[in-house]
Amino acid sequence: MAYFHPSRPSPYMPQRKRLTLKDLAAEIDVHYSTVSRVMNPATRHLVAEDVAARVLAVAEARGFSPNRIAAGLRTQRSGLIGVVLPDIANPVFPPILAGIEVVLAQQGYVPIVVNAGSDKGRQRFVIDQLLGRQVEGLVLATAEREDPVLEYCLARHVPVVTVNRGEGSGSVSSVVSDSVRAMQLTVDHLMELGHRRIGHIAGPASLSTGYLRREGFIQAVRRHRLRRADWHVVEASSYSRNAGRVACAQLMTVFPALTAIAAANDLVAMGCYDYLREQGLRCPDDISVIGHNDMPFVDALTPPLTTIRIAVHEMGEEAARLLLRKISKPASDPVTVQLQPHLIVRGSTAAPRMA
Amino acid sequence: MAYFHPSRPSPYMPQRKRLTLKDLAAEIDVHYSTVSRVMNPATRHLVAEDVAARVLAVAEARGFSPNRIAAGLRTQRSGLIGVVLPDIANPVFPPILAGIEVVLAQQGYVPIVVNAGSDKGRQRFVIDQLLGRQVEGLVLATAEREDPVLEYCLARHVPVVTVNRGEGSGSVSSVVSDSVRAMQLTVDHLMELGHRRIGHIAGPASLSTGYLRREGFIQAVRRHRLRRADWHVVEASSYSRNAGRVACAQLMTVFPALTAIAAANDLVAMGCYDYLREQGLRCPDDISVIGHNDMPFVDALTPPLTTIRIAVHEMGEEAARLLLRKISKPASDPVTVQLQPHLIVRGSTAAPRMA
DNA sequence: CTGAAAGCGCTTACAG
DNA sequence: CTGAAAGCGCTTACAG
Repeated sequence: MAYFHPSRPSPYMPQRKRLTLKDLAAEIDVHYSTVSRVMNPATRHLVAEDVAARVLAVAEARGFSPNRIAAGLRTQRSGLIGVVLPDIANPVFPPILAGIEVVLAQQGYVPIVVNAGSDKGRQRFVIDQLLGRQVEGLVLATAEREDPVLEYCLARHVPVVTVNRGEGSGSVSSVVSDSVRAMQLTVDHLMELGHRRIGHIAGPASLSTGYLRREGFIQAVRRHRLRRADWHVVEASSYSRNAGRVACAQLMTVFPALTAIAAANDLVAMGCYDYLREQGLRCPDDISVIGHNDMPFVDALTPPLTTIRIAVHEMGEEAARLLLRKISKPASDPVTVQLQPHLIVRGSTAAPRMA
Repeated sequence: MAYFHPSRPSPYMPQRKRLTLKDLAAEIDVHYSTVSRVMNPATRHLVAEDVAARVLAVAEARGFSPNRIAAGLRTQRSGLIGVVLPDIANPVFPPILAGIEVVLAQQGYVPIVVNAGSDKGRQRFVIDQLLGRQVEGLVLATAEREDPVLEYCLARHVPVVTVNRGEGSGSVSSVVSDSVRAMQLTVDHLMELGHRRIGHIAGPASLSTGYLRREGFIQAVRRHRLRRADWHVVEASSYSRNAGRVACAQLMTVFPALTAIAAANDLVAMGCYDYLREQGLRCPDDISVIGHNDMPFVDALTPPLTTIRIAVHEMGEEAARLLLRKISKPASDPVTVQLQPHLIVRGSTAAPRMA
């Protein structure tokens, strides 16, 4: 296993040497510990007002700000949080990230974001790097229902929270959107429009979202007393447009009588659009399609996609809050926060054609 | 001005105390400087092979990795790069970020990403935070043609590179897509289809992209010898869908005879779609529209958007490379790297209706 | 090849 | 209210 090491110190001066407490202290003719006390608002009151004012003035003039790394070494708090993403190009993540960042910034923390893909070995490697950089906690958007990486973090006693996706054991805090409720909304909407033969393209069952949306779908169709022959589930190999296209083809083959498709997410729904268009079928005239997530710009598709809006920004905020709480109270129990999803009705769902 | 300070040390143990060189050394019964030499591949050869092997084995078993923060303090290299984004929700940035991260990771660096909006004061604040955290350099995606923040960075001798957007002075390295060339491609394409009355919705002139795409447009229509009455430019107030809609309305009012619109980016082009639809006009039948950037999923719009693809991921990679070079050779001159854009013809452009 | 020592820039008990 | 000192966890000249 490879550890990272800083390369040997550079033979040049990378930039004008940054000012230190000592430099400033020399200039003002006080001890540098006094400067330190002034620079920190929490200890500023320990210093005489006029001295503090002088220090502040010089600091401002010289553009001095204390070295947080050195401070972190001393205080054992880096102020760094690691954020591990499976794929930052997936449009769900940027707003989650933005939410995380806002809350962290309020507490003087800053995120280190890494794109780790979905390989567990790589994720673990990346987490080791992050730990080597003394992150105080981790937000994982990569969680699976059974996740060795999560266990690894637990074993190392790193504060962790999972975002968007949950895990099975209940031993780590999670912030997720309520998938079961979302599928209830989805199926209710479709039934209300008059659909009685409904297909679901599920996400991977290894992910909580894939698993729970499927469970929610099944619960919902049962609650509506649909006969077993009148609903069907097919699993997409991944949350992608192409996997959605493939799964849609499969679903239509095994269940040609369906009039509506509930897709596990918007990317999958876009794959359905692709397949239907290829087949010369029209949405919603021939088949209704409903997505999940309300990704940016799905309202600009033709037809505009009916979908489930999840509270992405809040999800990030809440995850950051939970993590910060865990960091300050390590004994606190893991909690799962479920955010409420909303149905957004647009043009891709309509009453089924009369048979 | 507020500086951030770590809060007082927590009264609890945030997690099982992390191992240090000394802990490990005690366990193996060697001096901790020996462990240090072994942990760093570059100095490992200084240690006897059998000792090194023993150290490595124990390190592996105990999951030890050295504290990069402490090392950074000693070596004066944090291994941190600040990345300042105007808005991470804009789909151009995630792939740029991914490109940056890949190259940084190869050199053992890690990015700290901050969403700074477009307010210059806030950007400066955020940069101060980043400098306090000892970032070794900055990638700015927030540059304007005349940018006080850039001057601030220059004055502080921080290695900086600008990505996606350039600046006017030529005193900092930039990686951008060739906007002038892109507009040449755009106008060529439209002319080839037979359009002879073309409008351009420009981006804000304060941004290099807005300015240069407009310049490129004007050069291109002149090269094609379009008379002054046969082209027109309107400036959108921002790179957004709504600003595009508003600007489109304005353009169509002042230049109702146009048959094609070259939009400064895809968001603006989507705003054109919105406006045309409102007016009952059809694209491309009544009006052709061409975008810029080739954002994800614009191929799924109706009609699929003809646009200019820019090399986003490479832009990020190249920016990181340039910055790393500047860090290792501070005296190196600023360079501007222009990446070549490509025309992607889809369904939103067609021959104009015969008048 | 290995150890002992100095020092990176801070914070914070401890004196005075 | 201010200073002097110790120490956070490393790296690396310097001895031996």
